[in-house]
Amino acid sequence: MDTASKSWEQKSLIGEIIEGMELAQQLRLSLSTTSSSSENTEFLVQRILTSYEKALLLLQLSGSPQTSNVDAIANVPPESRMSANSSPRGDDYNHRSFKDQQELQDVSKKRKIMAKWTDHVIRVSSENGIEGSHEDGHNWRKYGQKDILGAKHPRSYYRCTFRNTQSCWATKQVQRSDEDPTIFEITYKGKHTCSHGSNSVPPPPSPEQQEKKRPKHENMSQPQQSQGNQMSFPTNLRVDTENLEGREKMASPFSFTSTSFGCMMSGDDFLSSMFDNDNFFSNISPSLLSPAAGESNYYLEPPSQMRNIALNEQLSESDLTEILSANNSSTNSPIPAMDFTLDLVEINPNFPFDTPGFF
DNA sequence: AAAATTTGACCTAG
DNA sequence: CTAGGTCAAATTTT
Repeated sequence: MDTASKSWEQKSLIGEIIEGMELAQQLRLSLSTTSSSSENTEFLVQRILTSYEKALLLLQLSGSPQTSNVDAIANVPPESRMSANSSPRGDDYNHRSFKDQQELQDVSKKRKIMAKWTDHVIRVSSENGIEGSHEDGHNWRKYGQKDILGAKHPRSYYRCTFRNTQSCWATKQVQRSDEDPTIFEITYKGKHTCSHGSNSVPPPPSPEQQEKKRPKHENMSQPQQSQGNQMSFPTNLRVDTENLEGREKMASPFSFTSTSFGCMMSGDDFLSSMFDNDNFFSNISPSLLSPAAGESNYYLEPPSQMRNIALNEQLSESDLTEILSANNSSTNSPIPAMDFTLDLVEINPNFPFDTPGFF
C-alpha cells in the first residue's frame, strides 16, 4: 500500500535519474566525437533535462502526499505545453485484432489523437567488434523483419518487451547500413511508458544480427553486480542522433541548459522553468490526457504489478560516483522539497554509493 | 516450460 | 499494385 506506492515513486525517480545519467554519458561521448552535430547534442541535452525534470517532479510529488502522483503530474502543466503535441496511442497496429465493430469507434477516437510519437533516428556504429553494444537500457522484442527495397540488409522491428504488461508502445527499427556494415540506423518510435527506464534485467543486447549471433563468450563471474550494459559504450562506438520529430520544439530548448548540470539553478526558478518546458507530461500517460484511448484500462499498472526488478542494477559505479560527486561539489541542492528519503541502500545493498554527502 | 526469434502471410498507405 | 509494417504460428533459445 503505502510502501508500495512509495517504492513505485522511488523506482520511477531512480529510473529517471539513471536515464539522465546515461544520456549525459551519451552526450559526452557525442561531444568528444569529432562529428557531432549540434542537433545531435541538443537532442541529447533535451532528453537529459527531461529525465531530470521528471525526477524532480517525482520528488516534488512525493513531498506532498495530497496529490496522487501521476494525476498530479498530468495536471501540473499550467498552460504552457501541449500546444501541438500530446499524441497518445499512435500505434499502428490495432487493425487486425478487432476489426469488427470496435473499429468504427476506434477510428473516431483515433482521429482525435492521431498525432505522431516521438521519432528519432540514431546511427550506431560499432567499429570494433563490439556488437550488441547498442543497449539503450530497454528491453526489446523483435516482432518482424522486412527486406527493404534498395537496401542490402533487412530491417528489423522491435517493440518494448513490456508492451503487453505495461502497455508500453515504444518501438524501434534497426537497419544496417548498406556499405558500412558496422553502422546501424536505429529509429525509435514512441516513448517508453514502462517502468524500465534503464534498470531492469541484464539486457542480453542482441539487436540485429540474424546472420551471426555471436555465442556467448560470457563470463558470469562478475563479482560485483552485472552492470555494464547500456552505458558501457566502448569508446569507439559512435552514436549519432539525427532527427527529429520535425517540430519546432527543438527550436528553443531551454534557458537553463548549460547551467543545470554543474549547478542547477536554484529552486523556484528551476521548477518554474521546467514547467515551462514542454511536452513531457504528455507522455506520462497518454490515456490520461485523452480518455478516448479506449480499451486499455491498464496503462500505469498498479504498483503491485511491477516486480522488484527495481534497481539493483548496473550503473557503472565509476560513472555513477563521478556524477554524484560532481553534483555534490556544486553544493546547492536545488530542490526545495527534498525530504525524500531515497534509501537506495535498502533497495540495493550493493549500491555503489560511497559518496558521503550524497544529496 | 516460458520467453524470444523467425518468417511468411496479412494489412494498409500511397 | 507495391513497399513497408505487423501478426502470429512455428521454431529456437533460455
